[in-house]
Amino acid sequence: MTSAAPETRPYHHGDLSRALIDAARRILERDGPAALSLRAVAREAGVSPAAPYHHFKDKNELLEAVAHEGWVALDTALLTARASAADARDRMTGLGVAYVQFARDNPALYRVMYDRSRDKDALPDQMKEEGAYCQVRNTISEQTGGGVTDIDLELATIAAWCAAHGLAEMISFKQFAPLKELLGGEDAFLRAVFEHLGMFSKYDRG
Amino acid sequence: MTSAAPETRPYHHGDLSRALIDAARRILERDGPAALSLRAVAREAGVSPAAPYHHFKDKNELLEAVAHEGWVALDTALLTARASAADARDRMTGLGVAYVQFARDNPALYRVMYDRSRDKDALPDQMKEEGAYCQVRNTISEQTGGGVTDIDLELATIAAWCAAHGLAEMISFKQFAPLKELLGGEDAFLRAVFEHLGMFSKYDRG
DNA sequence: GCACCAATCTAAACGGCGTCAAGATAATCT
DNA sequence: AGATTATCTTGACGCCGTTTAGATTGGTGC
Repeated sequence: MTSAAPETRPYHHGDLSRALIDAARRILERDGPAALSLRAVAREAGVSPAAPYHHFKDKNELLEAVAHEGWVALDTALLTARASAADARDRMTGLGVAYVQFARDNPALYRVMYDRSRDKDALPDQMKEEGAYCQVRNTISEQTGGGVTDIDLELATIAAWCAAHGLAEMISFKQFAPLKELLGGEDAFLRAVFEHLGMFSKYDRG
Repeated sequence: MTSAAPETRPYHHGDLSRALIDAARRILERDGPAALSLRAVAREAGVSPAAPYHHFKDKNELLEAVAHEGWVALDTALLTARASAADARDRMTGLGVAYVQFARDNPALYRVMYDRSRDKDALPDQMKEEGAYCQVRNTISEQTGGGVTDIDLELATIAAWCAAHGLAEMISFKQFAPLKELLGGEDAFLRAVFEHLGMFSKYDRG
């Protein structure tokens, strides 16, 4: 035996960790988060169900690697949005729109990213140097010209993050479809929602 | 056989649907969402693994029933918050705080509630009469004295909902612990974040 | 009071899952 | 070269959701 074409993959894969992460992302996009089992990933990569355990401690660790790549991709998306903001008048909203668009374009990946965060009760990746969280804080700092206390800066960053995440999770809800159409598309809807975010401070203490 | 104590539960349960939902909520609170398997629910209720299928089409339908009760509980929590708001100056923020507190006090239940919504891409329950969504909209309407267009009212409601949901999902993240302490507790932290929600419209077009 | 029917529950099985232990294979080091 | 180590497979375990077939019961019509 062991005949057939010489095309039989070698016993050792070469870079299975990489291949597994890619396979996972492929399954996520193609079949959604529910189909993302460790066995399915191994199948997709063409190895046995136990093979991944030589590269990841368990399923969770593989998902964390996938989530990490997701956060990196979000970082670059936000960097691009900041760079391409025409004038300074639209930096924050542009950033928020870019964030939600990323979630809308990568729904399964975004879900994995946040599921991992919830399980750990933390946002490790995006606190880094050029992490998404720091990018939001830096943008606010730029927009205010530094004229804001550290505490207010942190609170505004958190507020922005919460609003963007909340919108990211609901942007695809069917109930909003008519309103989106009324406003002339999803992007216009996004900007409109961001503009109304002040309602707590605006409508209270009246 | 068939002896022992007469305490043996009758073959027919009486109200198993109710018992299953209660068992599910008990497991959620005690062991978290990851432990919520249909078999575990049946075990907790003292019946065989197949018994639930005479009352729910599948696991999803049981979870939906649990989620529904969660939304009802949230509705009453928000109703209470609105009723007990001392002065009119704090209605919206009070509502937001109550929302996030509910999520913080029932984290596993809140997760089930939103997981079901995400799978259906819709928020069915809370759109009803006294549903949470309508309560937010009505409160905004009250606070503005009706001096706002229908579209703006809807957009403000969505914005409020997104912000509250985003904050609800992150309120327990460890990164915020120092800031919470600095501000004198979680409630103060919550109010402070809500006050900063206007950053998109405030810091842009400057 | 009783036969029947429908509702309800159990027992047993299926395939799929995450994970682990043992053994096969191949690359690397000496 | 031989030995060591990393990598992959096979096969198994217990748990999961779900289905099928059969047991048990409550209710209805006579």
